Amino acid sequence: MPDSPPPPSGPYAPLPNSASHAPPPYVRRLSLYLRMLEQLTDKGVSTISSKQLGDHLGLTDGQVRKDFAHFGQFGHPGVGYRPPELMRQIRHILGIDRPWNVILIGAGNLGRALASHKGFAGRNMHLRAVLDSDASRLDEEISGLKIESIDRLQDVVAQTQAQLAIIAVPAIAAQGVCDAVVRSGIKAILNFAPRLLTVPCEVSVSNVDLAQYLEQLAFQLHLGEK
Amino acid sequence: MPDSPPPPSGPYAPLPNSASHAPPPYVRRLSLYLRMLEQLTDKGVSTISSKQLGDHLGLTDGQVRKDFAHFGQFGHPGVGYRPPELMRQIRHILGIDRPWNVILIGAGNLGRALASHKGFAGRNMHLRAVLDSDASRLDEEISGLKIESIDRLQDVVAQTQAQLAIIAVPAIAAQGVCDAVVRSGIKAILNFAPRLLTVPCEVSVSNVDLAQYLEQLAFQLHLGEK
DNA sequence: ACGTGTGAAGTCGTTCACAGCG
DNA sequence: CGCTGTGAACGACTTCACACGT
Repeated sequence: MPDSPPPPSGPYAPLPNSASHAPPPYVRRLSLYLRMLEQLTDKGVSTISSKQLGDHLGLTDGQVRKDFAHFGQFGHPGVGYRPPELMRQIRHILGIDRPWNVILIGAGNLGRALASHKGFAGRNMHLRAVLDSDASRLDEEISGLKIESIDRLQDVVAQTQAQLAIIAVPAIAAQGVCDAVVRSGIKAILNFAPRLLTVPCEVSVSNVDLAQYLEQLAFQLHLGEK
Repeated sequence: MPDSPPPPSGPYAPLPNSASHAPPPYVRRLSLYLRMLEQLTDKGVSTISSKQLGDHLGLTDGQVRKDFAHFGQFGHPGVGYRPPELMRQIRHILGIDRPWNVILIGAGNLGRALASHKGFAGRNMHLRAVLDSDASRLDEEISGLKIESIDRLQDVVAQTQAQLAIIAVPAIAAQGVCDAVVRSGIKAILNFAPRLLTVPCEVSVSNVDLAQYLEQLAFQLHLGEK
């Protein structure tokens, strides 16, 4: 099932100034709260206290309140927080109350898995194109999108108005692809290649390194053993 | 190409006591240093200063030295650090100088992509089994491993001596699978399902939520705009 | 001279405890 | 009375600056 029609980019509602200098941990936890609120809403919860929310996530009630209070007043004294309202606020702060256009580079195993991932749309993330360097894969279809040549990157970015790129190519190719993506004007990259990318400081990169997660877990086990 | 023969579990070299109460940020950065050192080694670098290493990773030289110093004395005054030596030390601290056995649950698109991911072996992470609940997928082969029924979880964990589990099942099934994994005695879980898992406190969980990464990047863009 | 290891100072984030509102 | 919002106290991580080793 293809995405909804491509959204125009343009002016959107502004953010409370507080968001500009929000501590990174606060912003990271907003995503966490949002996910948990979605799950609680599925269960039919209509009101939730900072204590309850915190218990589910391993945080103290005070911390939950501090996090929200930094961005505004979203709660109701004596009552708690109302999930629909709170979720709307969080989505607004994170900037996902408006659509974002995403392109995917790399149509290997991982790329295909990412392309077919449900759940991007629910966060207003819309996959607009899939690119690959392997000529034998061109014109194949992945979740409704024809695979395009990596050489067409500039055109594709212009046509799709993409703001985010996902890199899912082999490690050896990652930096080259990254450089091309940066040249295309994209300012945010999600990198799945097991390689640390070098980018100009105005570009945001998030590295998802699978081995790294296992490593960190191994360390935990390692400690717990003695 | 299948993994090397299953390693025995048993006693391994101990960790400096300092590692037990290491600040979590220090431990996370060890993985980062390791990845960067691998890349630098590929380029033939034989010695590196805290300044150079920090510049590559966006950290100050002081911080790099503090991080390493917490775990021991790995540097050479007037010279810098020697990558092979330093990497050996980091691998030891993280506990990846010994093999770990991993099982994968979920043989969908993402599961297959993860199973075929090169680069686990280089971190001493060895995939020993793939399980799925879909009967139609049983006995299929994924990177040399026959898919087993999820019902055989307990047996598989016992036979493979698995210490880590990767969950790559649909969101709706994730908590159920997680509970079964916990019952099997596994103490570390890497979760790719877009769902926050509830586990007993002695179990470590790491959630890799794809939408969450895009969200955080969207926030960065959102800010940079105005 | 160059670069590490390290206490001391500073900054940032978390916890606490309570005032105030529903 | 329950629960939020918030300043003040606390603790944790980072930065700084310098002594020491090569």
